[in-house]
Amino acid sequence: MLLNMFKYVAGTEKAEQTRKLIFQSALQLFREKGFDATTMRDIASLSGLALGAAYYYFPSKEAIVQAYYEVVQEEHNRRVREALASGKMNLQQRLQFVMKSKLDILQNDRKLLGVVFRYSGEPDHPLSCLGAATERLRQESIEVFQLALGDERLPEDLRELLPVALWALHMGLLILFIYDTSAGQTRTRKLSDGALNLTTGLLSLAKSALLKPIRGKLMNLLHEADLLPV
Amino acid sequence: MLLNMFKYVAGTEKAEQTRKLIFQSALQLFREKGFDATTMRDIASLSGLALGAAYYYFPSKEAIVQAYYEVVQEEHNRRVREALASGKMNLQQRLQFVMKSKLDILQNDRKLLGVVFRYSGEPDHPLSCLGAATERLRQESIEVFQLALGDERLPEDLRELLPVALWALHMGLLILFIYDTSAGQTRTRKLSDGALNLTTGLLSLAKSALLKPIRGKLMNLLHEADLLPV
DNA sequence: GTCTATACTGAGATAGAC
DNA sequence: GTCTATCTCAGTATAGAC
Repeated sequence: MLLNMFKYVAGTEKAEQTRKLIFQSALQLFREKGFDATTMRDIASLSGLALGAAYYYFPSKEAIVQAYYEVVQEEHNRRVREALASGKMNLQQRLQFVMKSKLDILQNDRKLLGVVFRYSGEPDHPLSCLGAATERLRQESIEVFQLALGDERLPEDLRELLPVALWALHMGLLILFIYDTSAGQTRTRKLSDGALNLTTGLLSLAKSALLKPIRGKLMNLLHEADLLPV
Repeated sequence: MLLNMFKYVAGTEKAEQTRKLIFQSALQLFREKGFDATTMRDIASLSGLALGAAYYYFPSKEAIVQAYYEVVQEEHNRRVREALASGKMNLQQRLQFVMKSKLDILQNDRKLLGVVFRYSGEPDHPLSCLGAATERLRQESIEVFQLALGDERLPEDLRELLPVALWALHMGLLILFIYDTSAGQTRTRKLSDGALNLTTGLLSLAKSALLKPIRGKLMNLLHEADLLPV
């Protein structure tokens, strides 16, 4: 598990262990006391290390959350690939699985997830979830949806549009997930399933010739706004 | 101009003046140096006051940005009402005006706008733009879209859906607006116009009986997710 | 390259005097 | 309502041990 974010590059085996230790201590404290109430000194202390050690591995407290999200992303990728391997699901089931598994992974860390959005309005911030610095992570996230589309027979434009659109839907659902106070966040889970049911339903409609011109308009619009990969 | 956010309630005339002074100093510094680079000490100093005075009127630095957004909201409301008064615009033009005027107002303060999104992932934070504490402001924002719909002949469900949907679109456009590096943010402006053109175009389609069941499904979904006003 | 120990700065925020 | 003093904590700096 290589977490070479920012300046840090994994060195010796021992360093890797220390980094993991700090990471785990931080997670434990975040879960117990919340992100803001946890200080870097707490984290270092619980790890049995000096403050400098924590900053040696992570440039900021937020960077630890980012590293956490990196691990989440990896786990999500793994679960989706494993589930797709059986080849027994139809499109709707595959998409629902992608969304559900993501929510499952994040279920107990919804408060931590909030920190991921903290710099979403600041383009130049290294931790902006929409910024240049997190491009790779974002691409990986979009790729998972592409994977779930598989070799489904789709018009070229929809094949281009869907992964990004699904990723955007997924970001929106994550926000709702954070705010969702229903038990087990069933409200968000139902919405996710329903939205994807509707999506695949609309897909057959969208493929009809009747809607081709509207699709064209939409694609033009999004391309001009630079919202789709070139 | 009454800005009685949080604990603060306008008292004497003099207090009102002091509050305005602090607010203006803060805005000036935010624009010159950016939000993070500006300290509360800077703001107090420029106002010729002690640090404590600044905190007497604003519980936090972010609260000043929130007050700014309150002013923006008021101005937006004013401009839209004024423009609608003539009664010469069709639906598409009215919606485009609402969006355009909002972007106009915020044009030179895009960096400040980013701060508004900072706590969007933290439900309990008083400054979360989606949280309970900002409910009133959010309702006012949605109302402006309702206003622009006017007495347009629309099915009941769409009349319920559209204001919230348009507000959500507007939030998304604001994020893009922040990230938009094109001159005068024409990219976002074109997207806004295009999206609303498409919306009004789709509206006639959506009204057809063919799509009634899908609309019903969507409304059910959103109601169950508690995303529409009861 | 990995880490300790310690001290220091800067800034958000608060308490209590006036 | 305003000021002064103080607190806390993120983050930096440095010097050195191994």
